[in-house]
Amino acid sequence: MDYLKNLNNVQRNAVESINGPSMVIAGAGSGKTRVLTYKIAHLIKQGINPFNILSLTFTNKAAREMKERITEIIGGPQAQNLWMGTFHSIFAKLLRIEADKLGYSSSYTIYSNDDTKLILGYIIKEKNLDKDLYKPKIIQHRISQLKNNLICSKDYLENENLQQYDHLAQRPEFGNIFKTYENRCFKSGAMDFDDLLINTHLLLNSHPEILKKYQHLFQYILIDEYQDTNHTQYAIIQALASLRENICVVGDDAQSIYAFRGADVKNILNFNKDYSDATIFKLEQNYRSSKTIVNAANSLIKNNINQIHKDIWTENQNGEKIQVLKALTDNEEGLMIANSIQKKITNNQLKGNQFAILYRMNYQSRSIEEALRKKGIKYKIYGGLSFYQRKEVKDLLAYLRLTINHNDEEAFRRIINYPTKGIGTTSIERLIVTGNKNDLSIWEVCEQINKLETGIKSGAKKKIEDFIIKIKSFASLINEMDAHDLTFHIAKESKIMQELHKDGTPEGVSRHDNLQELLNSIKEYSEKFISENNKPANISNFLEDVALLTSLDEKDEKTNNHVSLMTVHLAKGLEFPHVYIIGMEEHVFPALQMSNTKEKLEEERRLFYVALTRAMETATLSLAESRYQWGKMLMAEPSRFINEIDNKYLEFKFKPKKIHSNRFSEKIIQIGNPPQKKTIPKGFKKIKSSNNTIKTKNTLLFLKINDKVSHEKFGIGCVTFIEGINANTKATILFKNYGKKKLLLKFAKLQVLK
DNA sequence: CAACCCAAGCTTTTT
DNA sequence: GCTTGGGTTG
Repeated sequence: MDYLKNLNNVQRNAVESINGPSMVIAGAGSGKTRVLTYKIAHLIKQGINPFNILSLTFTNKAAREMKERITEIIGGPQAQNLWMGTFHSIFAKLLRIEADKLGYSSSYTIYSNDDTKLILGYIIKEKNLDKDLYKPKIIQHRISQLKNNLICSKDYLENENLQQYDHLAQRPEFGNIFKTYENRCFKSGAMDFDDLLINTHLLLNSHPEILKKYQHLFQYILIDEYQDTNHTQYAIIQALASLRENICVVGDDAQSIYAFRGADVKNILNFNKDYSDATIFKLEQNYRSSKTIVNAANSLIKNNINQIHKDIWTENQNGEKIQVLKALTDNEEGLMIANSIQKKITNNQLKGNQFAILYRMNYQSRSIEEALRKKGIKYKIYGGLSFYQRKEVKDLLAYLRLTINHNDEEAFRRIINYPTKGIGTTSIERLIVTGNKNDLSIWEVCEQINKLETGIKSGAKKKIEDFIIKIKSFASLINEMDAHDLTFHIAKESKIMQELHKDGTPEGVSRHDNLQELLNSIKEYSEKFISENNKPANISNFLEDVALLTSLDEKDEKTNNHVSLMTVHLAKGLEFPHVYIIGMEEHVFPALQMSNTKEKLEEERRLFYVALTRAMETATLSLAESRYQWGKMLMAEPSRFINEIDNKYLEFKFKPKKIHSNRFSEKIIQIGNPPQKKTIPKGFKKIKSSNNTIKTKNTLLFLKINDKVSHEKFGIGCVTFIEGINANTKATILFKNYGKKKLLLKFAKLQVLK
């Protein structure tokens, strides 16, 4: 029981509360992960079989680290047997076991977002729909939104209220696309990310004996980051936990930042209603951050109305004030940050890995990268385009996928004519049409190509048959060769390697290298697999794991001395001694699309709260006065969030002039406290990028709702709505004598009346 | 099927 | 602004 001494009272009580429902509301840095790890270790110590514990984490990396930590605490290898991982990976595993109950093969493919978008694109094209109205991205989001609420196409087509939304959006064919997409995924033996959840739910709800089986298997259920679960996840958990109610959820409503992908904070807010005898523990002592950071974050989050009350406090030192830096442009913001980091590294003998630079949007990394490269500071970008999203990698993986699952449409279409085999678009189209007509997958059409009326010429037919034979020959080797050797074989036989080798351009060489790296990582995977499972890994094993990898799971550099660059979303759950949050501007953070409703703005504020509370010793905020966007230089206003932090925790440092050289750029002149008045979110002004002169300076772009204005023709009116950005800002104005008018501010000659 | 041209999207966050 | 992908042409 010695290990329990490492916990404070509340933590210890939470850990020892084993039976019945419990909820741990854990403030940032309060030892949430510690409670979870110790609780699981404690369960195992109490004699619970790890096979009977289901522990759902937010990332696979978190699961891996937690397992290691548990192994340390209990001093044995039992943690290996825990059901621990993300919702998606655990239920993907469960679905592989039970696939046949849903009419799937256990080697079903998992479609990534990119795969889904491609398939939707195909469907939209086949149906001859307007591609501007039916954008795959929008359709995908809508489908995902519905699926997250357990609504399938059948439910959708029976519910007029749901359809009305899409009719209003000028997309009456949406339901049709939804249904076709569902059907195509099924025919392809594929599930997308949402399917992994809804199919699990379907499995449990339509097969009482299976539900029972897993209710008995998962005797103890623990869920991390409960505030970020969606309705489907909630429903799955409720089904699984209903027998024993040994459920422990951990989370922080103040850190709920995934509503955009269906997370429902009500899950955590209503937990004590769902389980009326739940014990609730509140972890309020922060062990991570300085007093300044804890208090600043508290003062910020106070601006949100909907939340569980918490008093987060710390015994840590006061620490330095939060610095606010300002640069003229985004590029100079990068230089400023790089300088600041270099200064701290040399002055305080720090290492690069004690720093993180966090931003709202991926594209912001660009200017920072350039600056860090110039300064020779090592860095690593997490997220963005991952290795497995690269075209050449996807191409080779598509060969593996088709080898495992012949029906995989996305894989088939990706490689049927790559490298070119003389199978043209007409032939491919005919295959698809025939498939749709006979409700067959493309592969099935190919297999029966001589029996079906496809209209494909005999020359092309022969080539298609050759392709089918080749893939079948790969498939016959699945259990003969291990993952690495077979992939190597396929890379060679498919002529992909040859194709890239032929292409002497730098891009071609880099693609070739990437495939080499893919082969290396499969080699590594195979070696690890054989040591853990005492049998060789086949490509099927590899593919199962690869689909659910995230950017955080990719292996770290060996030097391990780099500054980390990532989005705030990715930084959740992490901590760094020194944190820089960049782009603290209206329309960036909070993001433009998140500024128009109270709910969205509150989520954005929670996101900033997450960013701030990653910092242990120092936090630095930075902003630029103007920023390059869509090839144009746009003026920016400071983020409202800066002003929401109690001023006494901030130290404003502004740069007076443009930096001319790196040598002098470290000089930062303090100009005292900032203006006290609260800044109101304002629009960007458009300025010319070449010489910084203002091109269209129209103060009326600052118009806000309820402003009284005067128009030379329409007279006096009141602003009721504002839309569009920059030069396209439009305002709806209710005029006393002329009624409602929508005006483009660029042209309307308006005067603001005070 | 390669070469070329033009439009459009990019820039919200991710399992 | 720059890249990408779709479409057309020879």
